[in-house]
Amino acid sequence: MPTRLPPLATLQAFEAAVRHQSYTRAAQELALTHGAISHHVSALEERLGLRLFERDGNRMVPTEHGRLLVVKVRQALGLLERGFARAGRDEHVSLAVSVLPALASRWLAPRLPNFAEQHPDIDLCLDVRSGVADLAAGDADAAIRYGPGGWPDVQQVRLMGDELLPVCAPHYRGGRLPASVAELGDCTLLRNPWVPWEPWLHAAGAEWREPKRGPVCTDSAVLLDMAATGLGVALARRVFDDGDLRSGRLVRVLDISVPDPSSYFFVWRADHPQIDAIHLLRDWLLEQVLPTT
Amino acid sequence: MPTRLPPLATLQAFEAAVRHQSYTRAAQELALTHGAISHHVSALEERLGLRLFERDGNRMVPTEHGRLLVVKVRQALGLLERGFARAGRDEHVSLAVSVLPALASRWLAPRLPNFAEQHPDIDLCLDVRSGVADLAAGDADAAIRYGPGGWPDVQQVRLMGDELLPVCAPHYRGGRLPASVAELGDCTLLRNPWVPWEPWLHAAGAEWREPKRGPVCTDSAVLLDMAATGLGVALARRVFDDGDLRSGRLVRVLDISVPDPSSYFFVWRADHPQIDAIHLLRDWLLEQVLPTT
DNA sequence: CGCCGGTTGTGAGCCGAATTCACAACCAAG
DNA sequence: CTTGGTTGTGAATTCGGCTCACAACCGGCG
Repeated sequence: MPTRLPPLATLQAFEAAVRHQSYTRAAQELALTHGAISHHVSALEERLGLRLFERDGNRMVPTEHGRLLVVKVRQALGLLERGFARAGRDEHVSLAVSVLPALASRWLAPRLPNFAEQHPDIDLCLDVRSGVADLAAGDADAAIRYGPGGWPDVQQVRLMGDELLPVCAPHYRGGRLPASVAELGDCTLLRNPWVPWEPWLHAAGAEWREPKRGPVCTDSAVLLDMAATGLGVALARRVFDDGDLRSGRLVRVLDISVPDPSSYFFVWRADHPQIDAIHLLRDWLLEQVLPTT
Repeated sequence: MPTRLPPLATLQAFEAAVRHQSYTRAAQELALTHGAISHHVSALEERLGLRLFERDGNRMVPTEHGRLLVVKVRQALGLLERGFARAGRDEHVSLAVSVLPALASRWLAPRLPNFAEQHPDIDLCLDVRSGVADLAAGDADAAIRYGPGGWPDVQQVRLMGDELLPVCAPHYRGGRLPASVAELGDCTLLRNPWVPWEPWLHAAGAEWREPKRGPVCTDSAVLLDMAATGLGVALARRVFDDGDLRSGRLVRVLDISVPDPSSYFFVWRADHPQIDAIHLLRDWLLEQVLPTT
């Protein structure tokens, strides 16, 4: 399996040849003879089983295959050149990212090692807060926000939507878990003011409304902890309760779920001085989220 | 100039060594001896003047520099491997992009050759229309929209904001161009229903309001053509009149400009089957726009 | 047409670099 | 301390890239 890749010199020769549309000029640039370029290109063509150039008079014009290939080659060479030019200088970048507590602990934290590995030159500083960080004021360099989207003055992409479903501790009420929506009315509904029960109750066909009293917590993770102690039934998002469901700390109640009308968004400002790092973070987040869509 | 890059075999050896944290295992993977790996790594270290590995017992653990470097190397190698694996198969992708007429002709069209060169595997199909394409209905794969942002159910990034400033033909009114806001009141104001004069008039301190009569055109490019014929004064966006101003076909009137409250946005759907190509298009658009911010 | 300055294709041979080999040094664990 | 593992290193070998020289080809021009 070793080196099924052509040598670098070959790639550089190919790239220069495409750029100049001429072997001799490419050879001049690389301080070689035209013969070297010719050998390189024919070696490449033989290896791929494809013609990469066609003669047009005394110009060498790349074929379709050649044009497709040279893009990747150029990107790779550029990456290497930049990588080696910068090697030695440590150009660490620090990004302050505002994140909601629940998402930070249950979703982001376990994935951070992966980020650190893929982007060792970016130090993330998680600014965990319940409120909304004002990016314009410099509260943070970027943020993950929860809501309907459409914030003014910032760039934004939706990271993930979710489903809402009720969960509680398996030993809640001595194990006599509610089996119907009506029974659920006798339970303590744990509430998060940002995640109302209304849409779910409506979808489940409940004839009663969300109670105005009882335990309230503004943080979803803590709300789940409360549910796990047997305090009541919480309306949970999949992202957060996945681990708890698997470990048996929590169980689903009834099998009705509704799409969460709110989503998580990554937001940033286009004029940020370290926009490159922010884009890398954005793309990484989108990758993490890809399976979920 | 030539090959200031280390040979590919060296990079592969380095990468494998980082991955295995062991020269001998890296050597096994590449079907080489440990000596080869050792030589490769020390050649790299000497070339860079940096230590890339440190011994930890009988493990070789990469230094900070090593970890930073290996990221670029991995990306580059990955790019090449994928590039060469796919070479030959033509995996062309076609994207239908809905664009407003003015933007398509004055801004996007002249940049398309650049896109074609950078992404020869993506065929753009410009769906030029004045209305809003419904991405969910499959009207297009992505779109560039003009407005305040915050559309539901789509991903979006702001491409560019702009300034609004009045322009007219240099020979308008026989060359007696309006020199004050009051004088502008005697001129014919060409109107685009999507780009009201109000904010500009307000900023300029006009004591009169936008006329309800006179020429109207829903397309900014055509509106500028109308102004160029001497029909009246148009409220133009920089993106569009730049060329006209340089060529002298149009001149600025008064030197007051206001930020355009609307912007151009690139919008797409995260669940699109060709999301990779869409991301490439998005990133390319953002690059085009970078100087403008 | 036929020459000329330009290009690319090709095979032989040279030279340098990548790899191996063999041995020394070192480490961790028994 | 020995044993089985690792890495460092210099010399020998092998392999591949490059040049060189010549043939083939193209476009233009007299």
